[in-house]
Amino acid sequence: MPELPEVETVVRSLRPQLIGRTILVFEPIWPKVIEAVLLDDFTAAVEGQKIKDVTRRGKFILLHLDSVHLAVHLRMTGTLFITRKPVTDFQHITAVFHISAGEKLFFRDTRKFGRIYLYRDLEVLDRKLGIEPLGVGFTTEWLWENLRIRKRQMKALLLDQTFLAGLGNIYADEVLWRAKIHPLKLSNTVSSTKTKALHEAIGTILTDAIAANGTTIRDFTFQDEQTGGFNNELQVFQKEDSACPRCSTTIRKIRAVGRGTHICPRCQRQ
DNA sequence: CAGTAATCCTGCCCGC
DNA sequence: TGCGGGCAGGATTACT
Ligand SMILES: [Zn+2]
Repeated sequence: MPELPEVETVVRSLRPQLIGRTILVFEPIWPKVIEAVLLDDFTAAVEGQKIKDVTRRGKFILLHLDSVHLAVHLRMTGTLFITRKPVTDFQHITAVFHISAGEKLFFRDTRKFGRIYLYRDLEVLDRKLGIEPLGVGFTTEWLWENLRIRKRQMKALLLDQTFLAGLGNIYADEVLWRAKIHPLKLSNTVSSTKTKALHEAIGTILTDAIAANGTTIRDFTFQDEQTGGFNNELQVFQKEDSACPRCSTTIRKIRAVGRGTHICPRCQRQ
């Protein structure tokens, strides 16, 4: 499940390989990969355009072209990669960008939830997304004020991309455990001490995960099948039935906010 | 406003 | 062994 650290890892890997290249041909293997734009319009808008930069916003990979922007969302099982090796199994390839210098950029996605969006004005996407957790505006004060004025279950709020852009199921569980907050705790009842701890947890865990090239739970790879190194540093995610690293209580897997959720029942009280 | 559930899609796990 | 049913999961949408 690519979240902010995994997407950042992909962007850092692709940026030097893509900047300055031109998209020659767009090949939609599975046309529904294009969202909210007619395929012909998409193809016409993209072909012949030069890639000026590759950046990240939330969990989106942004390809900045001459006159439009592409936003790629990997969802659960998507991977975006360049390879010179011949690809023979196209069962899970949803799109191919043929770029200059004979290279090909592949979008592979077993679950087919991933999408490519076209934006003429990036502001439209930017407005929909919440604050960047590693941006300068994300402070303890900002978090305190914004938890206080809402009455939301904490895990739901952390997963809400219009509130905070970038966390998914793995890192939401990890930061809540680190800050000792129960996932169903209402945001307006979180103490200032725990708000401070949560802010610290988000910054530290995301930064460490990026440094480790992310977490590979299932399909996540970058740069020719390399996997993330943060798996070894997970404390609670998929650790049900093992001991809490902090207090040795057995980690439990519960259902919260409609998703599998891992908690220490002792460290994280409601 | 907040929460729940259906939707999309397919590999995988479980039970018989 | 093989088959079928059901589940998981990010984001959006429709309800309550
Ligand atoms: Zn504990």
